[in-house]
Amino acid sequence: MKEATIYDIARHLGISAATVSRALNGHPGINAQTAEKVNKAALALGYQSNKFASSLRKQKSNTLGVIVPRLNSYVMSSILSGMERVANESGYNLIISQSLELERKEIENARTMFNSRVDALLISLAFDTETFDHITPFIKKKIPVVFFDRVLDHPSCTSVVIDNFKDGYEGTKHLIEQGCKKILHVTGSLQRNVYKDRLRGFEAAMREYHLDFSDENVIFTSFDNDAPQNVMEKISEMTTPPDGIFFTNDACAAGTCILLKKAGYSIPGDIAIVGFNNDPISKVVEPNLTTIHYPGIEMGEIAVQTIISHLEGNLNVNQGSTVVLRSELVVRDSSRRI
Amino acid sequence: MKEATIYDIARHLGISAATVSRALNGHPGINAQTAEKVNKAALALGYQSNKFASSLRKQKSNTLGVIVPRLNSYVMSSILSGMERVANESGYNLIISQSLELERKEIENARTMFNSRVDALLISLAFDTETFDHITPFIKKKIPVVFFDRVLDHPSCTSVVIDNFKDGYEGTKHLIEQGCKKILHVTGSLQRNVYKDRLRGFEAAMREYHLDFSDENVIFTSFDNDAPQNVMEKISEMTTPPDGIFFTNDACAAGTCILLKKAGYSIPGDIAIVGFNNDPISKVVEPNLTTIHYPGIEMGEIAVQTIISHLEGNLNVNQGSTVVLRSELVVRDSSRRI
DNA sequence: ATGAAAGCGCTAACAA
DNA sequence: TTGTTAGCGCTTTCAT
Repeated sequence: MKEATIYDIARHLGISAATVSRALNGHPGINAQTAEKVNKAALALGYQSNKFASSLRKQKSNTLGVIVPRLNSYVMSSILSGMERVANESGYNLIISQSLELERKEIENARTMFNSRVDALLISLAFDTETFDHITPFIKKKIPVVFFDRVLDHPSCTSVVIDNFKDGYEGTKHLIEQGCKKILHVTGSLQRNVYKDRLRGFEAAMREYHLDFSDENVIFTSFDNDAPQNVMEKISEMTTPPDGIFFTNDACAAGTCILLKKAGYSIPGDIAIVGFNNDPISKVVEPNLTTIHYPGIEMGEIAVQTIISHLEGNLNVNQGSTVVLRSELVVRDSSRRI
Repeated sequence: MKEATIYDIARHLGISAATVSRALNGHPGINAQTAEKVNKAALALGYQSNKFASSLRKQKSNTLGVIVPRLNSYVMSSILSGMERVANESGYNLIISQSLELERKEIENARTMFNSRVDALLISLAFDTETFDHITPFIKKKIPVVFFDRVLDHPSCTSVVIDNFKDGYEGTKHLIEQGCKKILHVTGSLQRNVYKDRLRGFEAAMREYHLDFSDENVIFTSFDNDAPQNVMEKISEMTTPPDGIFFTNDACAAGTCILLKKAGYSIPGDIAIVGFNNDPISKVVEPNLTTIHYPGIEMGEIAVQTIISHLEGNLNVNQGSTVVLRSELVVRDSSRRI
């Protein structure tokens, strides 16, 4: 059975294909009755618009490309969920791919997105991405690019982020206020703003309160499954253990928390702990984790809204601007000493 | 700047567009030197193949459509991660959309996928989906459909699942072996095989061991955020509390576990608990949750592999067949009494 | 091994 | 308000 085309509808009704096309697309200046007839006929013939033809003609795919480090993390899947909801509502499709934290794969994915002619690109960078070259083709071709979460400062790209410096600062300040003197910061690649800025916030708070701050205070990890184990080893190598730890990831914080308790530390008594993300896991581990609430769903929604309003010409957000979402400290028992 | 097309390359080299197209696609029977020249010129001109034109002509999009209930759940994001990896490796794009557990939205999404001319559809059903009508168009048009996780038995669709009956049976049997007599089963919509089969397994074990089984033993929930609270209320309304609970979802199990402890129950002493999925949360809640390991990533990989080999004509898997992945009971402290 | 030519289905500029 | 017409860029049949 051949697919019905607008020509079939046109022939069927004795009108032109152009009129059919216009009617189907709700063009203004088309006779209401004609429109009605066309829609009926379309239904009767089981007509389905051919996106390829339309995209080829319009040079527009109604598809947004999304590149994330991983699909299956709490924050990322929340962001994607928000993105999908808004995109779907606005009639856009989402092509999603993951870099698995590898620059190599991120570059490859970007190329695929480019070839797939996505109308816009939404991207959160891999751990080790250094180059910007894979983004340049989009900019050159004026395809809007929005960075979210793990961003890069570029004059022609919008970013959607939280205030990582503030959060790093506040989490640390909170620990200090609870009486911690020797605080550890467990974080990811400084290549990425999220970790770099949180560390800057950490340092700022430490210095403000005249506490020792040096490389010794920072542990780097890739947040894989062995991360808690590795953190424990580093701690046991220290002459005096810390009395506070600020993790930039709840899952790692929770895992380490369990190991610390097993090793005989009381939490928050001996070591107070702060995590990051407000992952559901933070409300399950005992004691419940003090953490920074990360507005993932919202971030996804805003990122897509921004890019769509850009695509549709409502330039209420300038290129190169940054949207900073509200994030905040949620105090729970893992750090409450007073 | 205009995009370079195969015509530009053709003109540039004084050959025909047809030859360029063939060279670019690695057609057999093209002069090796010609091919080389073409590839060089393509690179030099910054040529990017136009997928719309190609898809329009070939009636094939190299895109797989995926519909899931939600993007942001542990199992689903794991499955999607596996799918993306394999699809990406094989040169396919993934268009992902979520039904948010609504049949209405699932139908809408299916239509979008259909119009987007996906080469195949991968779908896991919403809580309340009853109709099959939104799938029929794909079958009629011979677009392969693979169901995963929440499936539907249909002669022309492949399914990828775990043995939910077995898991329901084994989880229950385990509780019985630990001495439980009055066991509750907390589960989702019986519309869906995953819950229906687990319940059947539950019932089978209960009957096998001559324990009371009736509607009283089953609590239904949509597994939203209030689920643990609701379960607690149901329990407190009971004249005698249960001594074992089998949840078909770890997050809900963990949440309820916390509430139970707060209410003074000892776990597993008073109430033994088994969850489902082997969500990371199961290793954090105290006591650690006995659960059923769900091979999410693997399921995603297999589902996409199956569909791609189907698309490429390697029909090593028959239509209508079912792939059952290995899942298994993981015993931890939440149920260990002996 | 290569070329000529037709057409996939749609949209938009222009004309009426 | 509607129709005519010319492509969008690619693949493929048929011919050479």
